[in-house]
Amino acid sequence: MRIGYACLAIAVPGSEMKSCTLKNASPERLLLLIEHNLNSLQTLIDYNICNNVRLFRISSDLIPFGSSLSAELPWREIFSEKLLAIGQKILRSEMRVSMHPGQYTVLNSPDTLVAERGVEDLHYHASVLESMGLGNEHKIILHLGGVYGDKPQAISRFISRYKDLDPSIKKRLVLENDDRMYNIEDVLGVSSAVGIPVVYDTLHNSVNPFDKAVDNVAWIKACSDSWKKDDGPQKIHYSQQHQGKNPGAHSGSIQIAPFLEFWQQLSGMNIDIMLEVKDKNLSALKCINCMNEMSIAALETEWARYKYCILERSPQHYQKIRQLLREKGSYPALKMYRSIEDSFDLQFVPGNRVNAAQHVWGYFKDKASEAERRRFQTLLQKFSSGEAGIQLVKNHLLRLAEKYQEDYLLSGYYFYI
DNA sequence: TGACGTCAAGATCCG
DNA sequence: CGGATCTTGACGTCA
Repeated sequence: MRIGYACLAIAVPGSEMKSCTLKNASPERLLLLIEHNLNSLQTLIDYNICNNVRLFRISSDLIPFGSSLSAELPWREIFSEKLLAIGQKILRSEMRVSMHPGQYTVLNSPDTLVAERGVEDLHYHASVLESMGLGNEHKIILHLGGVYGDKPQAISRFISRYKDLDPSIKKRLVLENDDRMYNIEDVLGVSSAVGIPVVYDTLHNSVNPFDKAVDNVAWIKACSDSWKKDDGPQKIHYSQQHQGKNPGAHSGSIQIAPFLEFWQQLSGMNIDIMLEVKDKNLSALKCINCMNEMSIAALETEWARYKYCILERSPQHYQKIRQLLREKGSYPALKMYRSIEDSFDLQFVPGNRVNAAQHVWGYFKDKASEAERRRFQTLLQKFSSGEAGIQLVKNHLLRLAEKYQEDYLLSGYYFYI
């Protein structure tokens, strides 16, 4: 049972993906971007290993214009060492990775040019995983595509295009139910016709169900046979509805209580769960730390990252969590994360935000220049009087943290949420 | 033709 | 001029 997150991480310095627009894309520029992004990916993989994350989706933006412009570039050869080194880290840590072309990669389009571009895109994704030396269990997740007014025909077009795919793509391809056109029953039908594993997406199913009376666990069991031995363990996508947004919109964070309830229903099954959520690694670590009894040190590390976020929301919750962590023999993961969630539901009190900003300023007050001190005071004053948002203050503090290399602050969440 | 979703680049505005 | 904020880009389908 592995838990993972998609594509990018919050508060992991040096892990950002870069890109450019089509009109600025020269071969030289693309190669520089690719090199940068591979270094970022390595940073992310290292972060995952250190934080017990063993499931991860690699961003399709790794190679900008990977299926078009960059397909002409010899990036696999130029960066072969780096690619293999990343692959080795993944394999040695027993991490499982995947890739997920977006909703715009459509294999079953009536427009053959669109479908051909889709195939090119799948080639690109497969070649990333191949270049790292990763086996078939490192999957590429795809949606069925459009309907075009005739679902059976659209499905049969998918099937015939699938059959023509290169084996290097086929061996990795996995189908997912989507939130609009193809429900889980549709996808299972295609799966049994051509033998593709199925990723069941819980939120997509709740938005676009085949049968509301069939619950998540039943669908997960229904999908399990589509995973053959060399596909690796069955995978699913789990996310929660963003309250107040469109049905299907991912929540900002995974609420731990409903997640644990869901997870407990899966006991005895070996399932990898990809979380789709805005706060990415934060929710993944939350779930991982609550599912397994780690050392209390793991919670202290988490607390160190959250503390100024909590302080600016609620000094009461801040104190309460500090108390929790004083019990050295205990493992109060659930209580800690519940408290964190509770504090995030509160309305901000400006005085608390000022207080937290001053705590963070404490890291710089002895080394900052006079100009930096004045700027901090001015920005804080402007925030207090309502002339400026808190992000101006935070950004100034972030610049200082970068300048004076306060890694402790940089790997905390305060600047980013 | 806009909405959908996603993220950062690029453009523009501001002091 | 640097930094903050707004707009665009890149993809395809559907209403």
